Amino acid sequence: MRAVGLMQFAVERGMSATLDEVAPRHPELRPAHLRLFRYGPPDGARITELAARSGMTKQSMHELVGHLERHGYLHREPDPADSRALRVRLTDRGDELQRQLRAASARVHLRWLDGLGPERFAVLWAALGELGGRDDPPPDPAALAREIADAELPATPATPA
Amino acid sequence: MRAVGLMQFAVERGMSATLDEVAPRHPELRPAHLRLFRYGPPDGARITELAARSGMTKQSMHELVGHLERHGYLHREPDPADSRALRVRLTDRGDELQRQLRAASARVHLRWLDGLGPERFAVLWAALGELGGRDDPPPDPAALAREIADAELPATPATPA
DNA sequence: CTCCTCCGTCAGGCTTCCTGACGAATGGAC
DNA sequence: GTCCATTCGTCAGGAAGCCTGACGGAGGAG
Repeated sequence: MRAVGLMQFAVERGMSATLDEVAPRHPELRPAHLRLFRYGPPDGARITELAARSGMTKQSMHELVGHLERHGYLHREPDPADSRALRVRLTDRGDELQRQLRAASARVHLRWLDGLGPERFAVLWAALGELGGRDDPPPDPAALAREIADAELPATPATPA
Repeated sequence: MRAVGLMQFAVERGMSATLDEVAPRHPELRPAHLRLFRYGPPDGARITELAARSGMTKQSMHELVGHLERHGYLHREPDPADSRALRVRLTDRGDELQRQLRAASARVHLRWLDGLGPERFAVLWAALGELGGRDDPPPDPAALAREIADAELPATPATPA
């Protein structure tokens, strides 16, 4: 076993853990749809933009968006500034899905952080950034915990009195 | 970006680097075929065994093996001990492909080791093993270098006089 | 107005998996 | 020795996830 193979096992575990947490509430979500949410919220973006940042063709993204639209997660609305373009809008259900996804990935992240300890996790994070050609700062654990708590609430983001 | 997402970028880089190194000489090799070689050499194994250790159905493995057979990388031969079963045998070309694959993954491994340095790489390796639920010892760099050198030779493993 | 570019979409195809069903061979129960 | 459940590889069909090519409609520069 070499480094790439070993890393694949870890990725597979993290991916399926994330999907498994969301699956009971959103069984229509297929693995490929995660790419829609991997680079920030898709709300307000055009199909072409989403395709470009996910590294796929607009035809393929068209199918993914169509599936999510058929299942009530989003709808397409015309762009007032460019009548060729359509903007993706998350419905309430889509927003709920997005929060669930973020919470699930935060849970996995915190589980890994807890399992490795802060020092080793910091080394892992920096190494992955270098190997993956990215320079993201590690997210704040407190912020992740807040996201997890927020996802428990069904709808309104306003704090109860 | 969370840990799983970050790790995916690194995996994608490592995977495509491995495939790109082999592609010029073996353009018929599709990404899915890597799973055949990920758990040791497939030589002598049965379809059902290969499917089980790759975590897929025997029907799916049947297609992958069929593709490699059509392109001359292997053939099926009857198992003398069980006339229901067939054993996969690598041809000379298949053996050459296998050595190329091992060399390519060794090159990526050494590149990562060199980029991170021994200490950080050791932490990365141990962390990935824990997160992936595996306990593989890190391969010896000298052995990897030897594999890379061996893959340069076209056929005979005998050392020239 | 003309032409080139970009938008989303339709059509068709390939790859990579799946489930279901089948004939042939195995091997244990009796 | 004869059943019979199990296992072997395989065929058939289909879903998912990507691709290329082509198109009509709209934008924008000249």
